[in-house]
Amino acid sequence: MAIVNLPPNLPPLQQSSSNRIGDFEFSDRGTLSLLEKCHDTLRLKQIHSRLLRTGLFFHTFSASKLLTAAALAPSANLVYAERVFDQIPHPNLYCFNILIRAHAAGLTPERAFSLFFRLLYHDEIHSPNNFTFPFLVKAASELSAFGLGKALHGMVCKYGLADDVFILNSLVHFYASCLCLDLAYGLFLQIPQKDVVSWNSVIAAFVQAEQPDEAIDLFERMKAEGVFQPNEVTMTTVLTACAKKGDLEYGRGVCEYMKTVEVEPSLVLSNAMLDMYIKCGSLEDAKELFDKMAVRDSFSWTSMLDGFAKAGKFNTARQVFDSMSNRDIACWNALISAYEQRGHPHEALALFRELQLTDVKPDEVTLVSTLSACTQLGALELGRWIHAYINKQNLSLNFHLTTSLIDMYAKCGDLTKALEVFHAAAQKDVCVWSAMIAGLSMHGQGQAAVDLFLQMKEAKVRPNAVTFTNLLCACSHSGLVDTARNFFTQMQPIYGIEPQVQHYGCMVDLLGRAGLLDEAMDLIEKMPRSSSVSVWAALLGACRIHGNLRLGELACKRILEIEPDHDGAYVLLSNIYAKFGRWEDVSRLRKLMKDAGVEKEPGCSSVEVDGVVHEFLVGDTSHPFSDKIYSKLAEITTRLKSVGYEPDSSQLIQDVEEEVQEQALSFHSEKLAIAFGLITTASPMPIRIVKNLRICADCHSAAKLISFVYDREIVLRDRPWDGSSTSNNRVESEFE
DNA sequence: CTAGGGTTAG
Repeated sequence: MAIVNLPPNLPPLQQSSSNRIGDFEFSDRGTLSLLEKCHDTLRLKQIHSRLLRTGLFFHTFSASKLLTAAALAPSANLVYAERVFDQIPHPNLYCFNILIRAHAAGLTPERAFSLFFRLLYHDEIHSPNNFTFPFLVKAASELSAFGLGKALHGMVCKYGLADDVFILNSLVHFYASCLCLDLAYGLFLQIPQKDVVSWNSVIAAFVQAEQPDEAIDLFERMKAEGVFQPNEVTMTTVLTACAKKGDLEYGRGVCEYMKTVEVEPSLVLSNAMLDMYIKCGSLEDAKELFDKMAVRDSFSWTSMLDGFAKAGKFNTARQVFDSMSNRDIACWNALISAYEQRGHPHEALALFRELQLTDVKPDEVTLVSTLSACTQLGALELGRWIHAYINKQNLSLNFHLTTSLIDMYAKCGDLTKALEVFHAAAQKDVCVWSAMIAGLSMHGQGQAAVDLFLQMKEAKVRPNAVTFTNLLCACSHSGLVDTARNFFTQMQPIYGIEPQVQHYGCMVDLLGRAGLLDEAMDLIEKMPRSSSVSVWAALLGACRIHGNLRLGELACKRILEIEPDHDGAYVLLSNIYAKFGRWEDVSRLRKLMKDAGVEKEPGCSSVEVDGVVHEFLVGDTSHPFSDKIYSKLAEITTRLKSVGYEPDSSQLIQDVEEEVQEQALSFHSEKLAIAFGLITTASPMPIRIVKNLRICADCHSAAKLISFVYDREIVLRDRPWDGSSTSNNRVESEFE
């Protein structure tokens, strides 16, 4: 029998095994057994050619062996597997199933269906069997193709396979992956002979649907019925539920329970335990477990890294990160997102730049986090760059990315671009709509925001609590009092959303701005749960605008009862006193503040020039251009005065000489940033400022005048009334 | 000779 001719430059087939090509016995059986050990396409092709020469390929059984090896090898080349399949003279159902399975698990699940249609119209086979359906259903899950899965379910019934527990379990998983929890649960109840996988599937369905309580209830029911012993997968799923719930006590109980039922903690299970401990806030438990683990993989390391980073222990997190040998995108994301979410956007961007020097590719999670960091900094240039990068890499704009882009453009002051992204989005979920409503709102286009909400209704997208926060906020900024009252009263009865603190806050803000302070106060008293700082802060803000001392004092008192070191409350009340010229109260408040050890958070404004973010504090002289900035400021003051500008001293929190007052006001951080912007950029480039605190009324009016006098567009973003941070879910800040 | 359920980052 002839020896297979290996090209001379190829390495030997299996260096370490006894089946080396040299001493291999080329019986038919040997060739087939060789297939099982063969994982790369080149080797398979050699065996393929041998099978053709010996004629063995024309026995469907042997050919199907080759097909299996080609289709199911890790990192399988499905193009080759398809070619093998096409050459098989009489492929049987097994061959179809194998290739359908491979496609379902691969990168192109839709091909599983092309193959399925070939099967249905095949001359000899026609009918799928009990093996075919789980693969197809898996492919439908991967594609989140509800219609396809539903049709498969129908076919399952027609083929009389509706009591096959394997198929039904896969359908439970499918309905859950399409977020049809009711269908998934209903089907589970109908499974005649449930097994442990049925339970695991339905528990996982509730976990995926963010209903961990129900998942845990089901687990308890499973235990109580006592028919099936929970296995490793059950425990992994239940631990995920504990993690989502943040219930450390129950999670610990689950870990104890695992010992009693002798479920051995595998690597996956240990990782789930680690994740549970981290998510429930016990770094100690996590560390203890991590140290005990005999085997750790990138999941384990990333969980620990995530734990340290989320706890704000960035040095330790960075040490873990640096000590990891194989950094996949997940661990980069863990660190970047922690930086971004815990108020270190500069560090997040620095790490993103570091990532770009490696050959690890950013994914959509990376870009969402990075965009959010840009948003926080007002770094529009970098944000634009990331948008271009997404297009260049042909990354699909999913809901998360679309939302982040809209949020970034809107908050960085480019409403036109935000609208462009919004309208270009083929699919829009509730987050995308809500972000756009917030975007219009923060640019003062309240009526447009309301109109968009109505369009959203027409598009049959269900609003959530965030949508309403943004909508009410929009009404507030545009003074649409009646509209807001209507939406607010409709929330529960029509949309089934119980108004929460932030909705009351919006309403108080809205009524307060409109001067309806008593109605605002009524609303606060009618709140079902005890009022919060944010609601009183909204009222206090309104009291400052309308100079209501009595309610202002009350609001300040309430705020300090809940949060004694709330610097904003002191400052706002002090502004009201200053408005009335009651400087003795201003200094009394100042002393009170000092005695209570409360410090005013320093105001900080930033402006992006040529992709670099420059930051300024009040009276800051640290910038290299400092001299130029201050002479520009002097010039600005002169020019403003010539058009009738008068500094507004009620914005100060201490009584000082008039001249010093003016100076103190003119050195506010936002003015420094504007001056710097005027020096370093030219018309028609807009100047975009981001301020960490609420902008003061003096800077607000000054900025408007500067914009007019210097004929420059100035976009100024400041902090919203409730101090909420900027994030995708809470896009509620505003421009003024 | 084939099958279903599980762990990280938003």
